[in-house]
Amino acid sequence: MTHCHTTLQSLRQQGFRVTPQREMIVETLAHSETHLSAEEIHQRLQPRSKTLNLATVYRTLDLLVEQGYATRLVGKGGKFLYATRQHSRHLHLICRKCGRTYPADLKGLEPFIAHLKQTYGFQVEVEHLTFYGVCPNCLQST
Amino acid sequence: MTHCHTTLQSLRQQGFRVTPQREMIVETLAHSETHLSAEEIHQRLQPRSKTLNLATVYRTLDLLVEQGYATRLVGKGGKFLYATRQHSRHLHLICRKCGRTYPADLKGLEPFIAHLKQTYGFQVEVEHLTFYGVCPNCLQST
DNA sequence: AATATTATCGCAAAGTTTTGCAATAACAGA
DNA sequence: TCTGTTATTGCAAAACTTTGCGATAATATT
Ligand SMILES: [Mn+2]
Ligand SMILES: [Mn+2]
Ligand SMILES: [Zn+2]
Ligand SMILES: [Zn+2]
Repeated sequence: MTHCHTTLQSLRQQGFRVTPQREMIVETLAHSETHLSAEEIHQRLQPRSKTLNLATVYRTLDLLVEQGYATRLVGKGGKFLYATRQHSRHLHLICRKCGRTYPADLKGLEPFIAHLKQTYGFQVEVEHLTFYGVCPNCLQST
Repeated sequence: MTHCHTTLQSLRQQGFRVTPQREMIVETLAHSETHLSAEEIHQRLQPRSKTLNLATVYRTLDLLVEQGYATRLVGKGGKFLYATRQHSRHLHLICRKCGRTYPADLKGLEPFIAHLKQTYGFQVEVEHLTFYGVCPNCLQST
């Protein structure tokens, strides 16, 4: 059973309706290797559905993020990008200077996450964490 | 010497021009206890300058974030909020369900940040980190 | 103080994301 | 399978953010 099917089933169990639009959007995001913008998802689905509206894409992505099935990150230029949780656990290191995203390992962070849960009762989403900073290239070229 | 003065001086040293608009905006952000949107900053400055343009506020905030003097975060509803680094070091825990922001202590995270620097050469901005997840209230009421 | 250079500004337009509303379709129950 | 309820959709408008361009003003130089 693929990831998109489990997501759709879970949504249905939570009382949300599974529409063709949601199916297409979830599938597209789940099968993508990279982060996608709402516009990109909409374009990729154009051949399959001429009537799918961009607002529906945004609303579905909001739902997925809200329910924890996807993550929203801020790409270069302030545009939002989305990714599924399917995407194996990793850390994003995003450079403030050049905007590039570097994947990194979460190893070593777990104790701190556990501490936050104990101290504040807050359950951190660890699947797609993002840290901002300056990358090796840009550190050098300053 | 207040924080806004040092920021303006540093900007000048970096070759950026210090304009009345930039002075006002930096001052407003530095003196604010809370995170502000571009629109809020613009409104607060309306009495002082009738002609200050919202686009200038956005461009100045972009500059401040790019140069590391401010942080941009995504508020509820997808609107951007800004804060200075003045704002003492802390972690933001933002709840996916209710959108509330909880401040938390960074204590215990330093070793991991150091590890990222060693392993990837990436210098994480630790002044205003944000983790997403689910807050105690919302965990309970599920 | 006057001048030259060019970064920054205001404005208007474009691009991106959210929202209100009436029509539609998903799904629970008969 | 048919019916009723209401969550979801498409569309259009609003809200938010970025960008191009000519005019202006900040800084360096004389
Ligand atoms: Mn990723
Ligand atoms: Mn803060
Ligand atoms: Zn970089
Ligand atoms: Zn919450």
